[in-house]
Amino acid sequence: MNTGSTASRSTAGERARAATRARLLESGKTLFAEQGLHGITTHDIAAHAGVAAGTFYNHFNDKAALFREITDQALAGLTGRLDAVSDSTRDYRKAVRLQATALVGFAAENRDLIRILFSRESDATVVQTDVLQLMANRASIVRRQLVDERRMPAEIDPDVFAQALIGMWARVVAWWAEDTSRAPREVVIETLTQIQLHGTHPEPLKPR
Amino acid sequence: MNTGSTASRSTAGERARAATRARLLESGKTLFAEQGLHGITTHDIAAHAGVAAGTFYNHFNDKAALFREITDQALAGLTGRLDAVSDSTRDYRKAVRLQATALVGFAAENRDLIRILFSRESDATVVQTDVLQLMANRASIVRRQLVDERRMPAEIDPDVFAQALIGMWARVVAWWAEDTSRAPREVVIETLTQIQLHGTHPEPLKPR
Amino acid sequence: MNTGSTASRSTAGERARAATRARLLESGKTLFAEQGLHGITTHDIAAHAGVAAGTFYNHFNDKAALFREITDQALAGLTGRLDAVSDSTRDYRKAVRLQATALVGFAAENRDLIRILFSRESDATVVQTDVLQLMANRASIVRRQLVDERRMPAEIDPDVFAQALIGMWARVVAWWAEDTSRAPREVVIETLTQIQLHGTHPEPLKPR
Amino acid sequence: MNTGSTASRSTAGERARAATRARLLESGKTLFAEQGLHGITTHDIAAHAGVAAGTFYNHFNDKAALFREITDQALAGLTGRLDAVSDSTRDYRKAVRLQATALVGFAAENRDLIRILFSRESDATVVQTDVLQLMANRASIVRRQLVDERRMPAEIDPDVFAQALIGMWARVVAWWAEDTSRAPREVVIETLTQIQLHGTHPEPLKPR
DNA sequence: GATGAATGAGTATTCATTCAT
DNA sequence: AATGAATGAATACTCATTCAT
Repeated sequence: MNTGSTASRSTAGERARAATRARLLESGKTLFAEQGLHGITTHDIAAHAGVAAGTFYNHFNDKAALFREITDQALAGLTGRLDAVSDSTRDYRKAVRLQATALVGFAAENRDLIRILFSRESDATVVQTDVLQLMANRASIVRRQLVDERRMPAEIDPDVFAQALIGMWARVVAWWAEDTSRAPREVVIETLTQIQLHGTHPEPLKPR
Repeated sequence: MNTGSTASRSTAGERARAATRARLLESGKTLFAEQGLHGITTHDIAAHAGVAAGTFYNHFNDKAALFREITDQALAGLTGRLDAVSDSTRDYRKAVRLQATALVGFAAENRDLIRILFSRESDATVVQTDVLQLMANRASIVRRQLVDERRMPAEIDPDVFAQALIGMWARVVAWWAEDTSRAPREVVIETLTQIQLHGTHPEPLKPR
Repeated sequence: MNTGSTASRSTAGERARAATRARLLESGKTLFAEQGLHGITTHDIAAHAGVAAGTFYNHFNDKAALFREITDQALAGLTGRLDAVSDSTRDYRKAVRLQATALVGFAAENRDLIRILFSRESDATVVQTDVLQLMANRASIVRRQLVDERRMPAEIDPDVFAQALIGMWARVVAWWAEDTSRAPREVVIETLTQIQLHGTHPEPLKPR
Repeated sequence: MNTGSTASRSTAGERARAATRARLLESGKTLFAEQGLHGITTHDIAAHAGVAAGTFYNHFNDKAALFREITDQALAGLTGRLDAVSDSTRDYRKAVRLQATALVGFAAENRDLIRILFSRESDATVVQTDVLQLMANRASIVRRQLVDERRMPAEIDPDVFAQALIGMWARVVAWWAEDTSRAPREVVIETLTQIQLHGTHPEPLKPR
């Protein structure tokens, strides 16, 4: 019983297993982005990953589990990006631009994930956390800050505003991720920033 | 075989046929709104309409044809509403409010259609005319007008702006149609109007 | 709309449906008797019945449902036979012979059902009523009568006796149904009767 | 590579191998008793034995081989017990009681084996030696003896009697082994003995 | 035109078994 | 000898669609 060789053998197996799992995840991302959850079979994913059909189930309980893992990863990546910039400045105008930059950056690097997250099939029965609802909650924080600072006119309802904001983000980013040649990245960032800034007042509103 | 009675029988038959077709359409709207395209079978629709399974195919070529017909009708209804108000005034501020009113009104009266149009399953492979793209084209007209009138800052890209606008509309309206008690109708209208107006300048920008 | 022709059309469809269902049941009996629940696929049954694989599910929810229906029918037939003779006489010796006759008669006419009921696969998770337990309950009635009449020696425990009785019946009948040339029918009846009678006393035991 | 140490290593290896094999057998007994042949996978058995899935096939050709080995062992143990008492006395009444005692004793000590042998799944296609047939052969010996000694009435057919006897034994013992609190062990023994004895005459029948 | 029984291709999932390490 | 990842044939079940009545 050579400990060294035993360990390396074990590690080799683990590495192979992890690699197969990673290939399945990657194939899932690619194919789900193209065809959606219902348009793709587990056989498709296995074939795309270069493994037998049964191998899929050595790594995931079922098709929904793979889909959920992908969306969870996507969500974690996205929120991580946004969190990373949220505390970096107290200047509201800068903060808005940084958020837009982070969002667009994530979209550029994870076009498949964006298409999966913000497109049709993010079925509530499969995806545990509703992506847009989560982003709405994040938008609420922005919204409350604006209300506190009296930068948002009274006629704008906070809940409706949150939905509007995420609808805008999701649509723009999904549209751009489908074909990034539709607009230069900087233009997308700048436009998102400007729209949001113009929707608010540069100076606090005077009390009526 | 009296010719007169044959003619009247034929007319009665046509009426009955049209009624069956209408019931199938109505059932499709209701069920697709609840469960989406993939969650509903042709048997479900036929049963809900009170006809036999085979009858479905006397009226529609396949499931996608019914879905497409529903979305086409929805789209026609929606664009009809928007067209009806688009020429009624030259005051930009009033025009924006009228558009929002028309959109929200349509959503209130056609909650099922809104859920079908703006939710998950409006799969591009099934719905030939992409609803959102059509709305984007409409938004482009607004956008061009704004650009012409120099009411939109240069940093806002027209294409991106169009996507942002329809993303906002679709999300807000779908969110509200799911549960109209989430906000009073007037608040939704007012908020949509305000956001759009604040994204633009009340007076033309001065030339640089 | 001719009521007569409509009715006859409907009846023809119902007849066809009933015939298909009956063929599936019959095929199920034959094949389950040969191979057991696990040894037979729904495709096997459909093919044996001369219908497509999917047709199976137009008539039964799943494989277990067909199996259960068969066993329920078998049980109903068997208990019906036994009930029919149970009240016909108050003479215990005659009653025992009549029961044996009924049991063997049922076995002769329903060899497949006997093999299904008393053989391997009558899985408790599939068959709702445990056949042998049900027969044990029936045997309890006999047993109580015997105890009351003091025809059974004290050393024979009533519960154990009931199990022994049904074990005997089930085994003998299943063995004989597999190949009825193993013994003449009358010999089986007579032997079952004699064993049971000899296990009891012709006259009530004297009080100790 | 010291010859001595090589030899001792080899012996140690053999011991380890035997231990693994024994654990697999033990796990098979436990799990088959609980869930039957079809309800248990080779992975289940390997996991229960604390070895990898592939290890199973280092010791058994396939799942059926393990099952067969278990049933063969069970059968050997049971027949060994019965053989051990069969020659110990020439007193028929004592012999019957000793057989019952041996059978019930085996059941008490090997509840898993009894459940495997006498329950549903002892599929004839898997278990080569049919347990019940073997017991029937043993019963035949008893039967012939009784016939020779004229203690069995002519109406009782020897073959049917043999089936009845083993049906009784198997059912009673399986029923009791499932839950030994259902009756005291002595009561089971006594009842089996009494039933068998009452099926025969204490004194030889008079020639007709 | 309506009916509804039948169809059969499609799909997710299981599991006994193999084999490179 | 043990490992455990991979295999792929097998199988239950679904559902859009057809067609004889």
